[in-house]
Amino acid sequence: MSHTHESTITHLTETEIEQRLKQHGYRLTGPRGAVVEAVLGHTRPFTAEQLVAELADGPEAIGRATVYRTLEVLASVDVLTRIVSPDGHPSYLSGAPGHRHHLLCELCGTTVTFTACPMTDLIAELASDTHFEIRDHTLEVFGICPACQQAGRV
Amino acid sequence: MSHTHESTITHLTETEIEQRLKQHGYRLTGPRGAVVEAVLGHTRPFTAEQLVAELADGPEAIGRATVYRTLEVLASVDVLTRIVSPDGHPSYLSGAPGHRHHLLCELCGTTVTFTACPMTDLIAELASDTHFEIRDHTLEVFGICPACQQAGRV
DNA sequence: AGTTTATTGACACCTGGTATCACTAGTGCT
DNA sequence: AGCACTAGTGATACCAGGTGTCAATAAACT
Repeated sequence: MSHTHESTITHLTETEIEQRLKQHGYRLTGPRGAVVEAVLGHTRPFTAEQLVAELADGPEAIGRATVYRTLEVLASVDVLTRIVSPDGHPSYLSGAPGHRHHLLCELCGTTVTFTACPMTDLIAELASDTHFEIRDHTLEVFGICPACQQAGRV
Repeated sequence: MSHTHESTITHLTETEIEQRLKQHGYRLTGPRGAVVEAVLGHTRPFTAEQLVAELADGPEAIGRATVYRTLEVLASVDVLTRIVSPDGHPSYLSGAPGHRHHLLCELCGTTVTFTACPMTDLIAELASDTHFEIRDHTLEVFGICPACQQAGRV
């Protein structure tokens, strides 16, 4: 059996998310609902601009600023995780952050979330060697998923 | 004794760097020399825009595009490493990449390079669990260095 | 010296994201 | 239900960081 503890992303429903927003003192508005719905429509990582585009077409025509603000809110409420790829482009994943890392397919975006973090020992060691107070780390893994390998998209 | 194998960054001289550029088929131009010199002046991480600003003042007035292009060239020739912080802002470190990771002070930029990478086992495990072909990973550590802690800048 | 080709830099442009601010609409109160 | 209060909205302008274009320039090779 594996030690990676792959985790299925806990899939929240729209109402659960809206509950959570309320609990944190956020209002439940039309535009916000539309953003939540759009976010739930994605199982793969998406960028803020993608969402802006989708929602600009939609019936409600949500503004750019609102989309960005809502993404921030959703991330702060643990409905979304924001990750940054090595080339510096941020994208969002639905699912709570917490201590989690991701394995992403560079071609199709398929994402596997895992909770095993090999950093604990290293961090302790670095801290005792350097006397840094360690606060954060990045760790994301990139590769090609089996489907893309088979499809010869490599 | 530590297992982190902290490494001093191999400091190349200007001529060594220019040798290396030549070996890779790049020409040795005035502006390029100026960028190299400016890069060597930094022991801490710096951004492309910082360098642009520095060099705009200088006697030679190097253009923005040239600075960006040269940084790319220097990174491709292993004179610089480009790292991206969790907030998505890229910066450059002088020193070859290779398999290296960094511990950066969030306040003053002091950087410790280490070669111990705890990823090897995890990668093998992830690969066998998911059948991804793993190609890349990010791993950078952030914290507060002892000097900044003492200075109470925390 | 002359030719070739990489390199330069001014400039316009682009993308992703943020600040402003008058307006709108949830929410709680009565 | 009506009202007041404040969070939230979105148009717009703006910003930073970075890229594409292209005529002019300068290495390098003969």
